[in-house]
Amino acid sequence: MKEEARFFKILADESRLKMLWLLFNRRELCVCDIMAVLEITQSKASRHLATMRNVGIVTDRREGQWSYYSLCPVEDRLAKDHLKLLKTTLSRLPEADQLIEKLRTWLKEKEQGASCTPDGKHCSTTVKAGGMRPSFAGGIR
Amino acid sequence: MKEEARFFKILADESRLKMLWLLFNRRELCVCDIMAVLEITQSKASRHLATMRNVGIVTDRREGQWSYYSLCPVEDRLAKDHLKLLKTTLSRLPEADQLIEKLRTWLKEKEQGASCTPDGKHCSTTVKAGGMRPSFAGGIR
DNA sequence: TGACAATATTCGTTAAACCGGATATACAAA
DNA sequence: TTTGTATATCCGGTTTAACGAATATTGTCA
Repeated sequence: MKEEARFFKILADESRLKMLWLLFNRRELCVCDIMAVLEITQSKASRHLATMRNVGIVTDRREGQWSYYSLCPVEDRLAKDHLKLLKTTLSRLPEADQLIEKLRTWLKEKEQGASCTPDGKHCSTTVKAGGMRPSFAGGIR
Repeated sequence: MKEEARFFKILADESRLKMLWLLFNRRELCVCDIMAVLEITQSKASRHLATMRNVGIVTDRREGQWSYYSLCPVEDRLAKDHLKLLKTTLSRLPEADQLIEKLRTWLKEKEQGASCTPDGKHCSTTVKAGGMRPSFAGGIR
């Protein structure tokens, strides 16, 4: 049952759960998106994603300077069943809606030229004069 | 999702998974049983059980010198659904059968007077002359 | 080519998990 | 009361996980 314990270890981290939740809701996201929505550092985002990739839960696809991550077409029974259940479990949380809302807002901003900063906060670079973004404060909870 | 991460942390340990599996199959077990079947130290068994008790997955019942542990009549949705799925997941492992077999053997021995030793190995104390127990070697895997 | 943006990885530190051995406690029976 | 058994808890020690900051890598664009 070592294998199984190792799988649950992946789920035993709040940031990783949030990432999975985002990926349950969008087919693909780049590291940059995840940093922005979860308000975490770049190294943290990248590291957690790598962890999940190494275990076969997500894959990445390189396109230019971006790495797009998405859920793996799941192989084994354990992961498949538990991830499916996880999805519905998470969907019941109020927090879940807020995250998705935040994701939506971010993606819209990004389309309008926002970009990431190394510390996970974000700011419009190209559209400096274009316009103040909608207020985007407030922690996760 | 902090709460949820904390729950999965409980499942992220091989020993605890094995304990849960045993408890899925017997309504009650005492610490002593778990030590013997999993071949772990007393403090390890007791500690892990306490961990699970503190999180509300198992309860204990004191009877004389024994502490009997059993699964909690589960409260919240997360735990309920995932534990149910976990049960069927584990049941598919070859390892699972072996553990149950081992449990059966141990309980039989115990009935005949075997008792625990501090290091998780066991030996007949009262029935010193009574008889060699059926060979009981071989690791988990 | 050089400057910059997105991402990965390394490094050193901090925190958490896990462990065995040694007590401590509680109970039972002699 | 003494002895022994079952369990809980404490006490270091070791291992593993997580983190931010810094650096390396890779690709883009001027």
